This record gives sequence, C-alpha cells and structure tokens, in this order.
Amino acid sequence: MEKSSPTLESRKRKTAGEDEDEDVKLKGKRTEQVENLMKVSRQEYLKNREKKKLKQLRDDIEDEQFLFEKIEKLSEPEKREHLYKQKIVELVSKEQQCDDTGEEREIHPQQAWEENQINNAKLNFGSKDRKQKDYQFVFEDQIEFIKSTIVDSDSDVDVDNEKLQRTRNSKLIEDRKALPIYPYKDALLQAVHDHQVLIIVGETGSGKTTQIPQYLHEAGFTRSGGKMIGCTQPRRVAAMRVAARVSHEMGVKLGHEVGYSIRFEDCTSEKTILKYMTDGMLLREFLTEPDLASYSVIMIDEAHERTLSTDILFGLIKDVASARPHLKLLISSATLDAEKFSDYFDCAPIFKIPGRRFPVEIHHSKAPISDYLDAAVVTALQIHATQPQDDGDILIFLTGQEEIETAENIINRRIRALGTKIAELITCPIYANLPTELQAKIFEPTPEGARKVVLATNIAETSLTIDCIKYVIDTGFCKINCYNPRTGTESLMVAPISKASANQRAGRSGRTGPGKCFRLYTEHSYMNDLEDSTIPEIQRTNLANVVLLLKSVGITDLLNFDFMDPPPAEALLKALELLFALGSLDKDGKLTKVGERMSEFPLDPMLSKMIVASDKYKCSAEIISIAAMLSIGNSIFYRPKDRQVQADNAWMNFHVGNVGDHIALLKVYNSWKETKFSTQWCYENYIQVRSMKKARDIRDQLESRLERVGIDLTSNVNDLEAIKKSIISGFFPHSARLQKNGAYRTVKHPQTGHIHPSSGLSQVLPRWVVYHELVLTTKEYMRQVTELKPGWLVEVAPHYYQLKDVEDSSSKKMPRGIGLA
DNA sequence: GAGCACTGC
Repeated sequence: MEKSSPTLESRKRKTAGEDEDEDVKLKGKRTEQVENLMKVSRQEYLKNREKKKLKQLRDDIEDEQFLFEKIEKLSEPEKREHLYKQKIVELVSKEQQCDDTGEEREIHPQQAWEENQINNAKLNFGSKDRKQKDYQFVFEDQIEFIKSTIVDSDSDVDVDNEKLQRTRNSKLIEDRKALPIYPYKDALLQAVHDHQVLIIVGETGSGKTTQIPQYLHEAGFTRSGGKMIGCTQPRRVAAMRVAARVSHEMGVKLGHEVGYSIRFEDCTSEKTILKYMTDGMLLREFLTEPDLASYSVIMIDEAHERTLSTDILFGLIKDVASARPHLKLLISSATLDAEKFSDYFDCAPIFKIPGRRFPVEIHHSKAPISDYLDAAVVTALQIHATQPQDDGDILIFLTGQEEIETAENIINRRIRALGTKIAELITCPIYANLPTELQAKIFEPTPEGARKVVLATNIAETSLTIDCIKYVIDTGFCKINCYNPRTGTESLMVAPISKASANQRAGRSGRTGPGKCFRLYTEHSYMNDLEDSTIPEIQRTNLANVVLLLKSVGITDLLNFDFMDPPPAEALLKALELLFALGSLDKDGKLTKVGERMSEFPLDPMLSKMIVASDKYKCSAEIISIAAMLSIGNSIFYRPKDRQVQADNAWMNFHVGNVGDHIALLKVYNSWKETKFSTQWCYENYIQVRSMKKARDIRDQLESRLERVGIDLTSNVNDLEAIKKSIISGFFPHSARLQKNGAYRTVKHPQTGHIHPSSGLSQVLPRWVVYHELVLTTKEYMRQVTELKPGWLVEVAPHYYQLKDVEDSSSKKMPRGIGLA
C-alpha cells in the first residue's frame, strides 16, 4: 500500500465529515438497551434478573388458558422461555413432516449433532412473534428470487423437487432463527452502523461466522458498488465448510453469491458478495489491492488464535480503516482477549453473544504429577473401568508421536492383561503426520459395548473435532516451535500450555453432552504457573517472509509498524539483513526489482531468490520442483518402526553418486512424475502420498507464478552445476565449512552445525556444503545438505563473500579420508 | 547414527 495515505489530520476531518450524516440519522435509534447488550452477556442477564420467575413459569406452563393471560405481563426472557417450548413442539412436527416427504437427509453424525444443538438453542429464540411472520414473508420472496437462479442453472429441477426445496428453505429459516445470535441481530446491525470497528465475543455455537455476514448482506452492506463482505478463517477446511453452509442457507450455488478462496482453489465468481477465505489469502490480496477497495466489510474470525497472518492483517487493516472510514471491521475473539483487541483498535466497543454448549466438570489433580504419561494412562483406564460403557469416549492430549505410540502400547498391554473382565477399549492415535488412512479410524463409530480412547496431539485442540467425546485428559503440555534469531536455529520444545489452551481442551468434552475434564496438574498450578494465553506466533518465528511481504505493500518503517504484540527487534533486524543480502532490499531499505519478483512467490525469501536466480542458469523447471519439495518440510518420508531398514534403503536409491539432498529431492519428484503420480510407487518407496500431492500442488502454483514475473520455464536436468548455483544464489548465507572435528562452521557468522544423520551426505562429509535449515535437537543439525565448490560462493554472491573468506587454509590439517568427496 | 507440535501463502 502506498504509505502516502492521508495525514492524521486530514483523515480525521474526512472521517468526521462523512460520518456526520449517518451519526445524526442513527443517534435517535441508539437505545440504552443496545448499550447494555454490548456490555452484559445474555447469560448473566438471565441469571441475575429472572431466575425465580422462570421457575414459577415452568410450573404454570401446563395451564394454557392461564398462560395466555399471563404472557402479556411477562418480561422478555419469560416470553422467550414460553416460546421456546412452543417452538420445540412445532419443530418436532415439522421434522416429522420433512421425513415423511422423504427429503434426502444425510445422517452424518456431525449434522445430527448440529441439529440437536440447534434445537437446544431454541431457548434464545423468537422474542418477537409478529416480526417472525414478516421475516418469513420477506424471506420467501427472496428465496423465490434466488431459487429462479437455481432453476436456471439446473434444468432438471421438477415440481416435486421445488416443493421439497421450499420445505427445506423454511426449515433453514427456522434453523437460522434458532441460533443464539438471532435475538441480537438488530442490536448488532445498529452497532455496526454506529462504529467502524467492533470486537465480537462470540462463544462457540453462537452462529456468528455463518450469520453475521448474512445479516450485513441483508442490511444492504453489499449493495453499494457491488462490494463484498470478506470473512477470514485460520484454516482452509473451515473456510470451505462455512462457505458451503452459508450458500446452502441462502439457497445459492457455492461459488456464485457465496464463495471461498483458499490456496490452490478460488471458488468465487464476479457475482460473489460473501467471501470466506483463509487469513493468509487476504494477506496476499493486499499485494494486488492495497486498500481492499472491493470490500465493504472485513470480518476476522477466530482472531484470538493469533496466527502469524492475523497479526499482520491487524496492522495493515487498521491503517486501511483509517483511510477508508466506510470500511467496517469486525474482529471476533474469545472472551479473555477481547479487551486487548479493543485497546488495540482504539477502544472499539465489545459486543458479546452467548453460545450454546454443555457444561464441563473440571477436575485437577490433588498433588503435582511427575510422570504425566503414566498418569494419563491410569486415568483413562480408571474412567473406562468405572464409568458406563455407552456413555462416551475418552480424549487424551499428549505432546507428540512418540508419546502417543508409547501410551498406545501401555494401554493395549494392560487391557489385554485384564482380559474379559473389562469391556473393549479401542486406542486411536491421531497426529498430523499420521497417514490419512490411519487418521480415518477416529471417525469410525465406536462398536456397541466398546469404548474409544483417542490419543491426540494439539491437532484435536482446534483443527479437528471428534464426536462423542465425554472425557478429556489434559496432560498440560504441548510442543511449540521456537526460532532463535541470533543463531538462526529452530527447535521444538515441550512447554506447558496456556490457560486459554487448557480451557479449549476442556471444551472438547462438552460437544455432544455434559463432559468431564481431568487435568493432570494442580489447580494451584493452573492459577499460578500457566500463562493466560500462548505466546503469539509472530514473537517466535522467522520473520523473513513477513518482512518481505510488508515491504512489498509499502511499509517502510518496520520497527515502528503497529504490531499488536511486536516481535523481538532482533528478529526483524535479522530478517532485514537477510533480505538485504539477497538483494531484495536496497541500502535505503526499499524493495528492489529482484525483491518485487521474489514477493510473487508464496515461499521463504531464500527459496524465492533461488527461483528468481534459476532464470539465469536456465533450470527453473528443476528449481521449482526442489523449492516445492523443500517447502513441505520433513514429512516426505514414511519410516515405520518395523521397516526402518527398508525405508532407509529406499531413500538411499535417490542418493546414488552423492548428489546431495536437494538433487535427491528433485529425483524423488521426477521419479514420481514419471509414474504418472502413482500412489503405489509412493508406498513402494516409503514416501507419504499426501506430502507428494502437496508438493505437486505447490509446484503447479510456482509454475504459474513464473509466467507472472517473466521467467521462462527451462529445463536442464543434467546440469547439476547450474542447479546447485541456483540453490546457492538463495542459500549462500547458509554455507558451511568442515572443521577438524567433523563438525561444520558457517562461513560468515560463527555458528556450528552437524550434517543430520538422515542426510545422504552424513557419511560423506564434503569440505563445503550449503544447507536448507538448521534445527536444534540433541545437537545443531543441518537438514537438507548439498556439496558446493567455494569458488561458486564468490561467483554467485560477490557482495557477500570475498576470496579470503573461502580460502582453504586448513586443508592440510584435515584428517585423511575426510573432505575429499 | 537420529527424532518428526500445528497451521498458512
């Protein structure tokens, strides 16, 4: 974005002038009630004022005659309670009708649960009986209109289907009105009119993600100039699923009026007015549209998760908002962080919407526990032995694959020892790197008379939800990735979770019914030892990518950029230094031509630079394959415990001639391509199919970006020197020289490292290498290593290396047989 | 001769 946005003074004037009209119009409408709703949660409201009266009402409700007289005198919550009962009866009869007409109904457990939830949520429904009819009418109209577009595009629809459609639509309207958010619709719209930025605290199950964009659309926020309402999600599946749900509710085809946009898949069209997308995708849109002119509203959902992308979005969007007073911002967060968000957005008001969830009983351990793995197993077996079988499954949170496998073994062994004295207990491991076929196991329904125990990493905290979990066992730990800007190393560390995380984990037990959570740490420890929330990603990650992106949207002064939680200055400086070395920034910190080309690629800057440089060496086809393989990380090879030797041998096939890991990855990709992307081939070579498919998608994307930056796709598969020089053009800061003791030392900064044992060169120990990344585990290990000739460093990066840096003064002191590869 | 939390572009 051009940083030459209006000065603060002129912005203020502009804002005041343009908002004045609206202000005058709406001031009258603003009621005390609206203000109250924004401060007090509905649950508190109910609890404090009307508890007693409600109880009495329940006793009286049998007598209809009496009730109708009484209902006129009732307060709002009482009316709701009454209508709730009425609506349940209506809904049940409607459901039966639906079934009678033979409507196609998926019996997916998720949907069944949703419907159940919706029914439960009827408590909050329909405070305004008369208006309901109005709404239905208005809606029928709208649906007729939209339905015609369905008929247009789908000529097979016959009269019967149309009738069916109508039943379904009216049920959808009912469902929508049943969501806890519905009674707040008017107040919410009012608040959006009154304020530019609104923090929304929407508890789980409130319906905020699906309903708010629709409300705004109905209220006319999409009418002006065909502008869109954008809603970001931290995960791809969420964006897709919500978009599908909303398009269904609105009776339009997915990808038309309602669409989603995620990497590799843009399911939107010119008609699209409600757009769901991943937060990273919106961030990328800043590159082509710095003022987000095509949006009238941006909603950042799940902001409390504080992903890297949301944090950057905050800074950028705050700036856009001050330049565009008519752009509305909605930030949805969890209760704990709401005030922090409000402070950041200049005291934006907080709007609370209650959710619907089941109560969860929380148990803490009495005394501190030293062996949480053992304690988790014991607790699980205890639950299994003492609680009724058909009552619900168990979910245990552990830190990683190894722990999961050990726990699985112990549980199985102990259950076997107990024999028939106890009901069957099925162990289901789940972690991101588990092959897809095995992951599916957790979604299979539990057989009659048995119980499931799911052993999961953090993946079960937010990314996937498992039905029928009644018991959660929380060990209180997880693995987090930490980047050390000083050494440039990354490491995975086992760390205590935050309070927010602990509550999230506990909530996983209350999805289908009341649940219980057993925490393997004391309450004292929860109160005093755990942080309130996890350290945001932006403070513990390599920022090279972020800095390049910010530079290319025109942010010049990064150290003073308005971060909600600023990253360590050292990490920013390190990133700037790297970008300068790569030639993407000039002396004044401005983006160069090379930098502009690099920012087109959704990769780490070193990988992007490698691609840009491959133009010169005429091997872009090979380099994008390597970049794709490198960027999917270390989950390419599958190494089951019982076949480690075979797996290692398969891997070594790609290393013939000690070509180095980069070229080996290229060979893997090309061999797979030759088999026409065969799944069987992957199994035979102990390679993860999922990873390879991802690599193919990334490669395809990179290929299309080549065109955009004007690089020809040229292939030169046999010229290894050209390929290696391209790699070095991006990774020259990661070059290292062999020491006497068999370790390596980086050429510029004194950093030692060792070739990782999984590398094809770990036995070869070439004198000079370039590595992809440095990880700290038991030692500092260089992962993905390729041999280089020192002369190339001076040739490729003369601004960085002089001859004296690469003079091989120590060659004579080398032990015999080392460093001669 | 080792160790792979989770996302996203």
